Amino acid sequence: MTTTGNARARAERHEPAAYEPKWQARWAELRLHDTDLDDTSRERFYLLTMYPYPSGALHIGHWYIVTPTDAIARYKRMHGFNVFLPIGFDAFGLPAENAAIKNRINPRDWTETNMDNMRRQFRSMGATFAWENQLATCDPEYYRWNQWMFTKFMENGLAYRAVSPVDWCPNDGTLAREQVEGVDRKCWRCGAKVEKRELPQWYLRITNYADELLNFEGIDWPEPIRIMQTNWIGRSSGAEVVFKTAASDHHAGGEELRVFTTRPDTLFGATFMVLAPEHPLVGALTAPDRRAEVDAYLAAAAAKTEIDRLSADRDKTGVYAGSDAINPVNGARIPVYVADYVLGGYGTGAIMAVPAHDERDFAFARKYGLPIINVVMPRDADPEAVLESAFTEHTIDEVMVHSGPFTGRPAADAWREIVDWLRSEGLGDDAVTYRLRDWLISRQRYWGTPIPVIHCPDCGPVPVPEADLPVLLPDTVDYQGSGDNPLTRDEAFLAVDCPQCGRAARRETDTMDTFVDSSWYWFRYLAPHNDQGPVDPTLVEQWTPVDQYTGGAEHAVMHLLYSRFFTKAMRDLGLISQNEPFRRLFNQGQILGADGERMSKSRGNTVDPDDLVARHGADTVRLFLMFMGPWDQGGPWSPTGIGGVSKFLGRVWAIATDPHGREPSDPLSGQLPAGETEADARDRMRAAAHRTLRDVTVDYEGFRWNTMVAKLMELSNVLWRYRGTSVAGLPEWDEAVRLMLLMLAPAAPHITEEIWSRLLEARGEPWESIHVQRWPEVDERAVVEDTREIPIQVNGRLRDKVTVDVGISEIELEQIVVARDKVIAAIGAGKVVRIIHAGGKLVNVVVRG
RNA sequence: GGCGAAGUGGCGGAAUGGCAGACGCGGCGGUCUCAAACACCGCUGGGGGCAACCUCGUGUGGGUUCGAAUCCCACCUUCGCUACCA
Repeated sequence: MTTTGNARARAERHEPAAYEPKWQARWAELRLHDTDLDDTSRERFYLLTMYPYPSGALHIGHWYIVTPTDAIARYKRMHGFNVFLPIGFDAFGLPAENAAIKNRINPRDWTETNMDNMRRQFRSMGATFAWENQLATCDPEYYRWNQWMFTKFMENGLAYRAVSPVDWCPNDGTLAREQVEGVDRKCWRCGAKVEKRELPQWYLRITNYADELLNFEGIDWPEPIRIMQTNWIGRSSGAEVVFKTAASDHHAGGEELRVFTTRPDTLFGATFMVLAPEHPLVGALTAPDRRAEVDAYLAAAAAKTEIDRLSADRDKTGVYAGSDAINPVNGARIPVYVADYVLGGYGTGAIMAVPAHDERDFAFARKYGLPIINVVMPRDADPEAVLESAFTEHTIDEVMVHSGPFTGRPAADAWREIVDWLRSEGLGDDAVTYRLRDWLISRQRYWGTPIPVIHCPDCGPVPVPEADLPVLLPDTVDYQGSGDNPLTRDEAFLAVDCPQCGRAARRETDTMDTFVDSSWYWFRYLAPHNDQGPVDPTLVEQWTPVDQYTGGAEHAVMHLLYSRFFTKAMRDLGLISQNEPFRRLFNQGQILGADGERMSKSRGNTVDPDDLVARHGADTVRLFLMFMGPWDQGGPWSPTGIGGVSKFLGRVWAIATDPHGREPSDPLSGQLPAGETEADARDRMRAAAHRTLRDVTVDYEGFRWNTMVAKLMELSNVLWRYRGTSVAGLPEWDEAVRLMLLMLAPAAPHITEEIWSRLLEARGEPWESIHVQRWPEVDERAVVEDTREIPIQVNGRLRDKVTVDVGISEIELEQIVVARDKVIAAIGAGKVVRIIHAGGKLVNVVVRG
């Protein structure tokens, strides 16, 4: 039956609010997306997205991460995979504690309230999480195993306590080095200025795994993340060389002074030594008459780490200690300086300074009038030339000078030869140094996993025995309105007997960095309530490594590196057999505020997803976020354009629910396009649907959401044009509509489910969710075309187009091309040299003269 | 300073060696309406031309190629990360 002008009035308006909550409830009721982890009949797919911090409410950034991830899950299910998409909360951490202090409540209550709200919001986006497996890290059921693993780490030498200068945030307490951001050294979480303090703290020995962490074999991670981790680990290979201190009036000499260098070939050019201010020999080597000056310098250097280092005028400063060292290769006596451009924590904390071949040493030598001796020079250069800047080349084109027995050797070879010689003399050897430091996990906070250690006056730090775990965080704490750790005042918590000797002892009050929690949580998702161990070995074997991980790139050298370390350490403890946590990693970009700044409550540039959902519906918000641009790019938030997506879904709705409807204000509505037969139209609908299916499948596989949505818009535009015409409702129409809905289902799950159920009902068929349907197959025959339009270029410039049969031979095509008026005109007086056929896609006539 | 990513209409972006600007927003014109909103239809990179069409055009300058937004070299700009690592 054909409808007429008033069709629109009769068609039902598209009203997402009328069906979205209904389907969310229905899916939950049917447990449509709980994962049967023991189902071995289907291929498994572990899809993981970074769990959120329960800050109170989801913001649009969470949607930006989760929505496409959910679409991946749905898409994979349509391909028959048993998909596991868990969710949980990174529930320990400072904001809960701050809120607790401010509002005089328990952090646990604040956190629980927030998690409830965020669970509700996740449901409102239609995300298909495996809620049965959810976890929260503040649950003793979870953090118990942090503690258990910590004690195992202790037993295996992977956890230790040490006193060293640590980065200290006035709010967060100690920080790992990677949690200090920027030149001005701000805390990564609260932005406060970070200071240095000497404290006994707990470390995890990540450096044991430095070399293995440099190997990314077998994992498909974005290049930038691999580069960042590689740089962070910062492996340098060189040599360690043993200098000796020289005897002087105040000092007997003869002590070893080890240096690390990546340029052992320049050893003969060392004209002074530099110790870091923290170097243990500074005191002993300082001459009495230099003492005042050196002490002043040390004090200034210590202050400098706290003062703005940006103004760090790069200018090299230092002070002569009043002692000398002996260069082992030539016995030369060289002065020992103390300078803060040498870092205490890297290498040996001491360097041999070769001003001729190191820019920093050069600047220092210039400033303090120290000798500069060339030892590596270009072949033709004058060895006595006075350098204007450090000469740092050392390839095969350079040659050694002023280098004793090595003079004249190619610089590239001298490196090896000198190290070999040092080794044979017992004066040095190959050495490797890393920038990576051990991971400092102590935090002087309440709201975290208590470090399970008991300090005994006799036995020292003793791990809490397994049977006594978990060490529970006391629920009632007194903040006294201050930010310091209330555990240090909680006598009930503190007082404990030593598990070894039974005498009165005290508990450790530090808690763990929350990055410990996130370093293994994906293993726990598989068996969140397992009380036999941290992980279920069988499920871990079957389900990990994670097939696909999605989340932000800001964790490149923190979470993503710690997780790799934990996986390897857990492997070495015999808990798992995997080497790597995440097979494939995708870093989506960040949604910024409309002002281009990072979204934050304090800036007032956040976007409330609940509000958008109320106005446009969840599917529109999901699709709009996917349509914005490439997923790995992110960008400033701009709501202009959300109406376009809404309009698209409205058209999908109208096409599917009212195929015979016509647009009263379009005089051509209801008529086939001019010159098109019904048979043409039927072919075109099929071709469009199957071509879209072919292309959209590729987009889904590559997470190219924006082009995926664009192609579905194109398909809807084709169908829109045929709506109300004589081909609407024919089998080809129905097929195209069906394909469009299936392709759209992972991205816009509600509207497709609603339409799907209506279509089934209209046909008198029983309901079955669109989300358990199989992804359709492309019919290649539908995509094949009889004719094709070929662009014609003359000398690379577009001049004409011609429509020809697909099977036409190149010779026939050339005859047609050169006979075209526009081509003849473009050739003019020139001569056709050759004709390029670009794989049937284009013809280019090359003309000369 | 180092490492990484990116520069395409008014805007988000598409095209990764073959028709630049898909798709969408915005804008302009129109239909519907008493009117507005919604919806719908058409046009929309710059310049020239009544028009067919011509011409310029993907940060800048060179190069490779029959053909370059795409590959190579140099430079400029923006954004991330890093910051004396011997």
